[in-house]
Amino acid sequence: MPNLATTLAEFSITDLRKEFGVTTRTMRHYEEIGLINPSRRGQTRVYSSADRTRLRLILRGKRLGLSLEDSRQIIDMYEPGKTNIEQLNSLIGAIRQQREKLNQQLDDISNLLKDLKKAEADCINALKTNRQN
Amino acid sequence: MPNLATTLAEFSITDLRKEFGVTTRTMRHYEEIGLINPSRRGQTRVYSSADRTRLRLILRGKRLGLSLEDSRQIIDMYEPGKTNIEQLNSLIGAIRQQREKLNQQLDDISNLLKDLKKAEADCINALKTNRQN
DNA sequence: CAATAACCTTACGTTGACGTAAACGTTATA
DNA sequence: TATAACGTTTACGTCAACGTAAGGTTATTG
Repeated sequence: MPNLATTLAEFSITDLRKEFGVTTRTMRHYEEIGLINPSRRGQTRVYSSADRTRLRLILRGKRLGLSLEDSRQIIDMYEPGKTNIEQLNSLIGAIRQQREKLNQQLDDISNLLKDLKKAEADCINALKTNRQN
Repeated sequence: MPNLATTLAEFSITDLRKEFGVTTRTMRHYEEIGLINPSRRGQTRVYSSADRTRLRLILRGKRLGLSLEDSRQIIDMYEPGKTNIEQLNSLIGAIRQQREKLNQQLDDISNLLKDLKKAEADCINALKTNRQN
């Protein structure tokens, strides 16, 4: 589990935009919907390494096809302070759901990879055949 | 590679909707954008097993976070008749791109699964601790 | 010191992937 | 025979996830 508050560092919006290949609009959007909460120096956003980690997790989620709300849920799992037993149980439920979905994805991916490998082989074969004409 | 024309069978829109848990609107939408092309008996759509397979592939793509356009690309890879060398080469390129993306996903998933396992363990631990109070 | 760059807010626009409603035609069954 | 149950088209609505101006402030640099 990545710790959301590890090193002490500061990043500008441009730093992170360059590092992760997103637009500033995207980063402000994530803030608008409360996914990241950078502090401010005057009006200017100052991102901590915790913020950076959150962004990293959001983008990983996106690569997996998660919605931002899904990612919010998952990221919330990383935060402590869920002392309430009911909350803990519902959290475990959510975690298991996400894990099930991910296992389904693993299955899908391995199947799709198989298909693509075969497709590639077929292509290469067709090229060879073509060359013989 | 699944063959897109295997068994001879017919399905109504409701058959497939029930089997795959989608709405008829969704299926008509896939037809609107040319992802599936069922034949007609009068006005009524008649789906073949090839159509059914295409739907299955589309939905697998969706689970992986692919757009419908991505899925179209991949499904097109399954069709033969790409005799043109240029097409074959561009197809191989596309296949390799998709494979790279999928390998990235595999990596992401295994990391996320690790995180979630740890999160679950932490929760269970917290519950135990709580019980001792 | 002027200009360029980097930051900001507000707000309307866009795209993908359907949802939803209206209005209608066939077929099965009670 | 009427009333579901299934099928159809057309068309506007919606929601997420940003894109894209427009217009303004602050910081740096030639």
